[in-house]
Amino acid sequence: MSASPPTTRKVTLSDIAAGCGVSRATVSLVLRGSPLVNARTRERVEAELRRQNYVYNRSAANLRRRTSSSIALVLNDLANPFFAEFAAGVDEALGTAGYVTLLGNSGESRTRQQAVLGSLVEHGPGGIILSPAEGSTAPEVLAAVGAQVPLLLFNRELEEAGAQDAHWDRLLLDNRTGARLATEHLLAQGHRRIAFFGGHGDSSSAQQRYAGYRDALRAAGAKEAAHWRVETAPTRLDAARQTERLFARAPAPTAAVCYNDAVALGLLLGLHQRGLRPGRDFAVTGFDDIAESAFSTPPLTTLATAPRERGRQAAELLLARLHDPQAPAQTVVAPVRLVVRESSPPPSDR
Amino acid sequence: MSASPPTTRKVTLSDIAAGCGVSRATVSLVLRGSPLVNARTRERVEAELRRQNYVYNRSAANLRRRTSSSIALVLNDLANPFFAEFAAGVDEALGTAGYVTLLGNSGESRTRQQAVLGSLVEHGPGGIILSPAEGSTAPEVLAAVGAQVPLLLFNRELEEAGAQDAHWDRLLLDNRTGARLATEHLLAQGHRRIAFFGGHGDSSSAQQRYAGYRDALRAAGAKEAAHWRVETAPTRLDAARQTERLFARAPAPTAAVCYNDAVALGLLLGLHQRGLRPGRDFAVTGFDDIAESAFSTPPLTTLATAPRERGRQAAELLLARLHDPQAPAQTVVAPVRLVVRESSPPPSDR
DNA sequence: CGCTACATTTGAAACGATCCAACGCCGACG
DNA sequence: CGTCGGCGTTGGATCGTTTCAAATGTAGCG
Repeated sequence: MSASPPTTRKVTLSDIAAGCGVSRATVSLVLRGSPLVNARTRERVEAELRRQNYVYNRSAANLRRRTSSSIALVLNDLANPFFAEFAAGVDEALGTAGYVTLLGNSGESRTRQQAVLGSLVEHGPGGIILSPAEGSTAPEVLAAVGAQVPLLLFNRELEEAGAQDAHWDRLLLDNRTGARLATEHLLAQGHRRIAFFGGHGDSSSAQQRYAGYRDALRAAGAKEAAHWRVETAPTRLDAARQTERLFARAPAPTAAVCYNDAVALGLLLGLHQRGLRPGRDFAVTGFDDIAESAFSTPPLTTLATAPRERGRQAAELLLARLHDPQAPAQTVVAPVRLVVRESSPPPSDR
Repeated sequence: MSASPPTTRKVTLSDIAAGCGVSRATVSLVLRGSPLVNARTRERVEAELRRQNYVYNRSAANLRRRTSSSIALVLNDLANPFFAEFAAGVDEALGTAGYVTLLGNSGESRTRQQAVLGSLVEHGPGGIILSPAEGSTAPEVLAAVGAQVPLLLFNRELEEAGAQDAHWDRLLLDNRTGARLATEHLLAQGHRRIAFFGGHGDSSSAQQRYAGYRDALRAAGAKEAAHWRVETAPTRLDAARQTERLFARAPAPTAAVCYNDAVALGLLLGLHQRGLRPGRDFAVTGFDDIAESAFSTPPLTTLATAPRERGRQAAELLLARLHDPQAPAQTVVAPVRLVVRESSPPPSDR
């Protein structure tokens, strides 16, 4: 038998063709399952494919066909379990549709995001799913991706969008309704002095959640106090640190709607440190329902966003757009579901 | 001015060349920063590139140059924060080296892993970083990736490896030493009845950690009891459920080395439910140092594995391999670091 | 037997970039 | 005046696949 040459070249269509005495065209037809080829020929070719251990070169095919079989996924924080779940959902749905995921992580850095987008676009993805870094503007994103490749925005809006927002689709969470539900739940429990805790005022999701909170308060005729709106970084650590600001002035709140679960978990910690017992002396709600929230002490009342399902949905929206590039841009607002656990009891001082 | 045609074609090298009256070859030279081209020509070409909003087609270039600018990353559980961090580290290092990450998630399913590997390989990645699904065998993985493309195994070994293990590099965690350190820490705290809790006996990492635990016990002359080795699924929920088995027979342990943090957190929960106060009546250690462990009640003594750093390291090992394909296969065992927190006090019954 | 119809197969031109050998030009040198 | 060397530039082949018009072969039919 012939020894394989020192540098094992990749085996191509031509090798197969030569190996069983047909033309490249025929082999190509076999590969693509065309009904044109004779059954016997097909078998010979398929045997040869196996024998030579052929692997299809999809890039070459994509080049010729002017198609793409990849989708870029660019996230603002892959290390965050919420986005990790989302990515898993995206990859799952793309995989079953025969696409491959090009991953990029901006880590909330706009400049890194630009670099990542630029580099991914050079690989010619069929579309892009982007959860933008905080503060990203429409012009900069459009400059990086161009107007040609379909873009699906997840989770956040772009700033300075102007009239350009017709150029992309959006999948957003129903932040406003979610925060309203949480607030209504606390109101129903009997709370009247309810704070809104955490998040940055200039992030669109924080604004929306804050708006939902105010909707509920206003509808119930409840008041707000200025020191009941405390901004923090959306991290556990900063939330724990800022806890005291809720109690800086009287009257102190008896409950808090938190920007997200990380902040809520931090608040639990901060309350503990002040000698308060969250779930008994003080009610707390979160947002996201990260895995941890079911196991915290006390387990956290929060809003489930089903990130994996969102990921699948995002992928499907984008694939639908690839299928019909001319359809008008759409915005889908995904519902969120209130999950009541033990962190949101009625007020204790009644 | 000329209206753009209805279907806006992608702009190519030839468009640029035609647009400023040079040949494609010259434009290519400009793109690749060759010193051969005249400064004035270069400027004209660069202006035209900007004017037409050219974007480089890296796949075409890769086809011609027989190179690759992507690396496949296939994980057994992307939704797990440990692997999400790892992925972020990989992507970061690959990105700065000019590579793009092709993501795949097997979700611990071997068949899905085979499908994912197959599909990714068709895109011609320069190499593969694989954290295999549990139970993956060397033959099946080799069949999917072929022997041509460099493979780096992370976190787990392949089964039925035989002599083939010379074909890939490995980056592993020092499981054995880590578990030994945890056990030694508990011994130093004065514990003598120490359990090993959680994990599946047939997973290589569980075996290694169990071995480290036994190393420490034996060195200290401490005994093991059969019911102190409790197997669980590596999840919080199952760990909580199985807690009682630790106390099924006397003598009960006063401390437990857990397979990982998820299991340890579940054990904390299970202990609570039995009326025990972990961190006071019972000592617990974990493994991984996931974000949550610093904030649990009590904060968890555990082994930090620095997943993001591991991700960067994996990427760099693979890139080094690309650079020198002939170098002998290497195995790197990454150290882990004991982080002592409040979950591992001395025994209370002394 | 000549002709059409049909079933297969194929040659060659793409896709968008790279690369190499060759070319034109110009001043210098013998 | 002829030719040599360098500098910039370029034509055309090439990477591995697809595609389409055209070629080939085979059979049926009048």
